[in-house]
Amino acid sequence: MPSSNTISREIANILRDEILRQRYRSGDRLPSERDLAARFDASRGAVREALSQLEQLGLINIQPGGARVQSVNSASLAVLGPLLALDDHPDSLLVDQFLQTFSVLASMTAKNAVNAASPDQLIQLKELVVVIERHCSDFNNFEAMQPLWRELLDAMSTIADNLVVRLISNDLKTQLVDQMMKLGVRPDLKRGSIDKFLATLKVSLNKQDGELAGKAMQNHFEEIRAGVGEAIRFKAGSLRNERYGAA
Amino acid sequence: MPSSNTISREIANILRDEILRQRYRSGDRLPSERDLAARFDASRGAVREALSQLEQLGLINIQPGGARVQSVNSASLAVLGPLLALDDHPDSLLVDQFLQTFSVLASMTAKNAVNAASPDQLIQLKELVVVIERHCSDFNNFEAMQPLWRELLDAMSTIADNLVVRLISNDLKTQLVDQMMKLGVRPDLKRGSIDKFLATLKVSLNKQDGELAGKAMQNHFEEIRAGVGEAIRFKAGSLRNERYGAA
DNA sequence: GGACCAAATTGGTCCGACCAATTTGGTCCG
DNA sequence: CGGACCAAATTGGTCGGACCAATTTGGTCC
Repeated sequence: MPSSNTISREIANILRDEILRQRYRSGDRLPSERDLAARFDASRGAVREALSQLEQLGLINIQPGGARVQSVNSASLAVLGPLLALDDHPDSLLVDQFLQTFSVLASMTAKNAVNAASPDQLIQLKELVVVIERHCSDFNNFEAMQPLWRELLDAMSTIADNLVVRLISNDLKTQLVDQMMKLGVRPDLKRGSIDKFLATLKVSLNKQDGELAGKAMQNHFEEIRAGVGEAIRFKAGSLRNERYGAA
Repeated sequence: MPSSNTISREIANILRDEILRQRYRSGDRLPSERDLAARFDASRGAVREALSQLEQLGLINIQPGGARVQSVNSASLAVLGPLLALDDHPDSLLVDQFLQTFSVLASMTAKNAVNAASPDQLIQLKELVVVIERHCSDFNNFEAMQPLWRELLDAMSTIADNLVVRLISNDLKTQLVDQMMKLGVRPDLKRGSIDKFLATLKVSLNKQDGELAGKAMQNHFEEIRAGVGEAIRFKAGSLRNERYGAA
């Protein structure tokens, strides 16, 4: 979404990743703007724009005398995407934490959405669930299903209309799910579990029982979480084998 | 925390608030960098740094041909603080959404913290609770209590050690709580309710029952939420009276 | 009314310069 | 040897002017 390939963005991205990779550690002083400009063969202005962005991310603290690297723990949520995208072996702990967090937020959203939905919106949600059910039984293609799931979550998010959650999602959603799919990490969910989730969701929609919808969502994410954990451990294992095998 | 009073930051802050106040609406084209430079009597470089920050916030989209304002709904979480700090009459809906969101995250944190705590950490948490209990019975001074509550939450957050939640908190915590206190919005909590919460918390710590701690935290925030809603409505009422009275 | 083209506008980048604050390094004194 | 102190070098903050490529704009022509 940040779109254009400006030099300042490139510099910012490179430095961001280097900081996240701990090439510069917390408390370290970044090279001077003039040195960075020389390193990237760019003007000081471009470097300053890049640093300006990194400061907005909470990754560095610019002060007369030098820019200092800050702890990742004190950065903005927007670094999470880049942080997970660093390597081709996703940090399983971080992914787990993300899923757990996303789980409670999605659960809350589902609950509020179902409770607050108008009759029309309830119908809309039901139709979405039906579509997903059909495509799900046709073929278990995770990639193809993804847009539908996202559509359902988006619809719920729109109905629940919680700006805070929406902003959080902005900094998470796209980057992470896409990233995980790119890495080929996908949970191996039992068909029965998905069906059960969808069924419960339909019941909650029919009874307009937000509490039930929230519970169902939470359970569903709990299973995704377990599945993803499994998938990552497996992938890590095969990666290790590849590397050791090549060496 | 962004510290220094640079011109570019000032410009960024002014433009940010103007965008959040809808002086520039979503889709609108921002004045050109040269015009903005003239308006703020600054150099183009300073303006560019400011715009660079606003783009990082997700508030604008810079492209050759002009910078366009984006919907607040698609911005970064970091705009929430400034958004709530805009006026002296906090948006009750937004505050409510924030508290609800914070509630589920705090609940999750409490649950995980209690479950994952080492014996030493359990003792530490218990001591914190005891301290709070004492100060709470001495005098019901909300402002004075605030640091203690925050210490407790911080301790739990550290123990739970969920980076995602931590990053979210970075973009929320300080700004919002401080802001609400500055505006004199404080919930009118029943003494009994707080005592009950602390008691339940102690039980959960003794039994190392994370589930219980999470429940207690959720209940507590539910009451805060109700209390804050009340306080804001009251404040809005008196504000309205002041204004109408003066006119 | 729509297609088309040229001029004006706009963002992206660079260079060189100056100031104020910090950092640095050396000196001097106890 | 160690600490206080001072001057020079470094660093960030800001400015002005300049050039390019891409977009936008406005008028012309069919």
